[in-house]
Amino acid sequence: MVEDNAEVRQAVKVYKALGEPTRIKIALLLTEERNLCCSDIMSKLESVAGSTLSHHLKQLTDCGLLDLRKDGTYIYYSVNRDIAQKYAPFLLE
Amino acid sequence: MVEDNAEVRQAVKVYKALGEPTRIKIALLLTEERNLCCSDIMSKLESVAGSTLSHHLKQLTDCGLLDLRKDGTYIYYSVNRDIAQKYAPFLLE
DNA sequence: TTTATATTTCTACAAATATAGAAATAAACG
DNA sequence: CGTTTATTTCTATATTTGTAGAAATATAAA
Repeated sequence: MVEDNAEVRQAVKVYKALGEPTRIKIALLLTEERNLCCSDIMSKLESVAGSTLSHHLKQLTDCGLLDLRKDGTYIYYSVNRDIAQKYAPFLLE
Repeated sequence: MVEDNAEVRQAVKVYKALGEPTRIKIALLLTEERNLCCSDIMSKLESVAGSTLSHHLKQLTDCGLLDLRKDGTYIYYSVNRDIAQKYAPFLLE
């Protein structure tokens, strides 16, 4: 039978996060270049409001795909390579 | 820059398909056991209407993750291992 | 302390999605 | 042919989701 364990639930969250054009772009951006902050990402994407980006980044961090590091007013995001490797190594190619 | 090419668009479709509990269960079922038909799958999932299952199977085949083989009235589904390997090898573990 | 910058939360809304019943299609069987 | 079985399409509906403006929070800088 198919199990419904924590691993599968995380997989669903990761795939739900990546199954949206803006969010997969953010993930790809952050595999190319680590430690980008919210406003860096906003300037690299075209026409995305800050509140929208915040919402996307929350989903990507909540599922474990992105790590964050706070430094003053800035929050720097990076791809968690273990999670990416496990669920979506496609990102790392 | 982040490209928006056919590969990334397929990735979004595959991840959108897998980012839903019923569909990831279908994909996991079909990695455990190949060549299940619609009604086999329906009997292995709890309380999913045929029309709903049909809709889910369409998404999973449209993104390339499932292959199908028609035999009379039956349609047998299997996981496309190349696509799974590329985008979500987690399924094959 | 005032001002500017970075990010989040609140609120609202339009669009997308998951769901299933009913009808339609298609193939096999009596 | 008429019936049964397998699957899809149509239609409708409730829920989720992506979006952004405005307000709030937080830190830094002048």
